[in-house]
Amino acid sequence: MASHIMKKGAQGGVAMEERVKQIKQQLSTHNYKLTPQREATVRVLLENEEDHLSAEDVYLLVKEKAPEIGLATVYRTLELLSDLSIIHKLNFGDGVTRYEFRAEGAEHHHHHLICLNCGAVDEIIDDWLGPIERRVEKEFDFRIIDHRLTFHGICHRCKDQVKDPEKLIGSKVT
Amino acid sequence: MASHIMKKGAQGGVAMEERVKQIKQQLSTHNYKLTPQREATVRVLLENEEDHLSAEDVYLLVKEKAPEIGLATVYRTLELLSDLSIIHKLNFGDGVTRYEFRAEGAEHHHHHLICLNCGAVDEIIDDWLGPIERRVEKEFDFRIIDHRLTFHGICHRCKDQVKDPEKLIGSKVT
DNA sequence: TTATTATATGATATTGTTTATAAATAGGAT
DNA sequence: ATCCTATTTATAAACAATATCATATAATAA
Repeated sequence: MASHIMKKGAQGGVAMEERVKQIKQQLSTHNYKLTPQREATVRVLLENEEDHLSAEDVYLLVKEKAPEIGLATVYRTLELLSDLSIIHKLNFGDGVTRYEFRAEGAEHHHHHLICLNCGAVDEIIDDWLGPIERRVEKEFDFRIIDHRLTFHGICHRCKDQVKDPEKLIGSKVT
Repeated sequence: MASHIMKKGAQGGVAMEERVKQIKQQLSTHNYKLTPQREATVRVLLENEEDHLSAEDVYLLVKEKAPEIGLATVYRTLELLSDLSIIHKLNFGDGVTRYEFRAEGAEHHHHHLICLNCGAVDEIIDDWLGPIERRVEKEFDFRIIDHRLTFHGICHRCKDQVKDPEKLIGSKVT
């Protein structure tokens, strides 16, 4: 498998503290405070960076370390982090909004591989759309700010157990 | 503007009847009937092919020609047409599922240009992802069945009135 | 310190979209 | 005509997400 599909994985210790501090700084810049609830939420997001958590997912995980937190606060915090472009909202068509950290330096979003069999979401960290974006900007006079590219198919883990892949496309929202 | 951004537009008369008949045939093949309600729904979809209607949109339009229809029936019909791959479900992150006809011969979905200023959805009829797909299949051992590619930015109609495009990305779901 | 103000939170109600249910209806087949 | 299945309608329910509002917390001023 190509190396750039590898996930960063949950980093404990120093790296984590560093990133929490950085986010605290970003909030501070916009006159927001890193309250205990917000910090707990941020830490859950950092600890599960390789997943694409829904608000409900985050809520349940935060409750483990801060049982008194309310669902509305989690929603509010996610919205705030999203407003500040610290995280991204994603929609994979399964009815819930999912969240992921925004890549530090990356101008654009990376790409996703969604398995129609097991539902796994893998990532292509690189941005392969450069040439296509230039073509879009020129041919359609469209100023691109961001993009989303998602491939739907069968992942390497499922390929042996799926006989007729075409059948899977069905009525999925995409 | 490139020619392939042009829409087919609502075709009245012969072409419309032909397509209704074709859909009737597709339903029939799977032992479904083209009931009056289903036909009214199909005709609304055909008449507004250039738009990306939500279920509610379709419901209101169908009601104009068949006031007795129920919302649930519209949902069921859209789901049925989607199951049979006659139409596609789309999600542009605005909270509602939208529907569009599936291109006749096209193996894959076309691409969308979404304006962050006015919300317009334009289309790139061509599929420009061939080379990238082959790379994905090879590098990630991922069998691609379909894809979605959406560009978010400023359309040619809005470019003069938007000064700071980056500000628009904010917390949009994508 | 205490009072004052602004900000953030938690519990809950509400909204909006979509799906599920149950009774009524329509069309064919026998 | 009767039966049978598919379909529809109206309504309730499920679900995610947002709004409301009283309370709590933190920052500021006196």
